[in-house]
Amino acid sequence: MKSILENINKIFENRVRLALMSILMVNDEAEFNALKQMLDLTDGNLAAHIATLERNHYVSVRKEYKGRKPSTTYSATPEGKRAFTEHLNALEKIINNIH
Amino acid sequence: MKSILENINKIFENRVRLALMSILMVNDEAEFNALKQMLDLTDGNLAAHIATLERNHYVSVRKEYKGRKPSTTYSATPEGKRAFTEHLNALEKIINNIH
DNA sequence: ACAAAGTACTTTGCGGTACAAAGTTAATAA
DNA sequence: TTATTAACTTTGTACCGCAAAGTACTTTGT
Repeated sequence: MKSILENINKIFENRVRLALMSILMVNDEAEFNALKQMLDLTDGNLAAHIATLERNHYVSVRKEYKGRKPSTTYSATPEGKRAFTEHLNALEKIINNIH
Repeated sequence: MKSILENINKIFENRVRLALMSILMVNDEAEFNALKQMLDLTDGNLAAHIATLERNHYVSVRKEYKGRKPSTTYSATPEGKRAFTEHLNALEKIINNIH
């Protein structure tokens, strides 16, 4: 009966990464500074959480110049989308179990 | 726009405590050993997580003798149920935002 | 030419968390 | 009396989250 925890993804237990992924599910891409402002994070903190998502291949990065300014854009990978969906399904089960 | 994280309860970010609360929402009470087996935890680990929930007044404890054996039974407090429901609502919002 | 500011990090350091394993207390059973 | 069970508490280790400071590179302002 530890099925309650099955499919709950450790990576997404953290609220910041949960938020990042949910933003990147709805928006195809998002820039570093936009995410930073949306979630009110220090840049170091944001960079660290993104790095965790990258390490797990849940997020991909694109670096470019927008005008004359460097810009880093993040996207959820197909693998990231799959993993996150599975996580949400696990949460949904818990919710349905109770409501 | 950090509303994504609003109402996400830090206490329930942890998978074990999430599971404990979801069990105690569905079952009025649960015994120490039952929870331990359900979630496949060491007793120290279970005790620690329950202690966290107790400290926050989300769970109450009842100690008694069942036959001749001591038995500790846990329940979600009204406050705990309220807090957990709010947390699930926050998760539900995230899910609905995406589906 | 030089200083200041912006972008996107990385590093540092601290306090907190998660966990297993071992130790503890108190009662019951053999 | 020794062992067992229940429910913890303590200990020790490893990891995590975060702010703040430092870094590298570029652009903008004077």
